[in-house]
Amino acid sequence: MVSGTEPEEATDGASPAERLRRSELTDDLSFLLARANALSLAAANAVLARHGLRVRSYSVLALAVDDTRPSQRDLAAFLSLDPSQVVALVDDLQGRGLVRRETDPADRRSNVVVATSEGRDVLVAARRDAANAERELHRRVTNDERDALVKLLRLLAFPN
Amino acid sequence: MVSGTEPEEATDGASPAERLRRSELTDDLSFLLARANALSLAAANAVLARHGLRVRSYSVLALAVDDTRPSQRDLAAFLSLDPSQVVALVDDLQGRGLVRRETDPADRRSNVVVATSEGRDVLVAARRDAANAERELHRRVTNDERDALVKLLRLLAFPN
DNA sequence: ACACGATCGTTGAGAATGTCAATGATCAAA
DNA sequence: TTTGATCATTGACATTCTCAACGATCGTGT
Repeated sequence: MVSGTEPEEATDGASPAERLRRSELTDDLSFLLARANALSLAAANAVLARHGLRVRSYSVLALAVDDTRPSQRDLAAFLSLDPSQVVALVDDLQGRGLVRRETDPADRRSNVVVATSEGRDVLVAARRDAANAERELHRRVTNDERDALVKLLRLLAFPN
Repeated sequence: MVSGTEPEEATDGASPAERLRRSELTDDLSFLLARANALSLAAANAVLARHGLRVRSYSVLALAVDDTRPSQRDLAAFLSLDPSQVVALVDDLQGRGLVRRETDPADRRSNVVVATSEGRDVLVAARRDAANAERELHRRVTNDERDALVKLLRLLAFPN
């Protein structure tokens, strides 16, 4: 019997993982998106943990840092979250002094989320680490490929 | 006061959503991946519901249809799921006669998941609908762009 | 033949997330 | 002013994630 546990290239002597990789699912854009996202998410969360952040809170903080002055509603829509989840995220960031709520003078129902200077500092450090980790994770991807990918993904992420 | 609720192109008369879209987050590969995936997942789940499937169960069924004969362990690893989640997924599919467990004669601990002929039929119908829905969702993406995207995403999804 | 540790599927518990309806405050328009 | 809509918030509930057990089975070494 052959039964090599690792390499074997006869009729179909591939590991189960390799055989699954040849499935038609692998041509499926949705599936690739899901799997790439899962890997990326796990890596990002691991890095951001050093700053007490997760991908969710990092995103909120990043949007609060720009002078965009988004309401919580805006954040929910943009991040595809339920408004109640944004409450928890902002509570957390505010509790750590990275962000504060300002009631919009133009509409006193809505809270504008703005970063504190501490929040800004945390964000730039986290952004640097996250960018490095991403480069490391995708080290087999050239810069040109990466740029093309970003451009194409924008089409999917923002289908006008 | 200007305060147009819709269009306004002066110094910065853009809607909050448009302003958020100019955030640096939009250059972030991880973020784009997450957002594109969220949209794709929602659309796919909506379509698959017609067949009593979700993206998860669809993936399991698709992998069971090939002659790959994956164990539940293989499925868990490939789909980035906990083995206990695979149990529930296979229970469901098996309960509806789309899939069955065969104990691997080479290792009687492990269950090989294989599709029934009903499962095969459901899958091809679901695959057709899902593919159409995806084309509709990404109608602004050309075929060339789509092919490039699939190729690039494979690099991220399978970083050898 | 036997004992050892590792692996597979399964179960269950507890945490984290997602989803949804209801509420008070505020707004915009009739 | 009244009516209906929108915002943030809360709480209930379902779904999902994560982990630690367990019995059955395997492979290895003795």
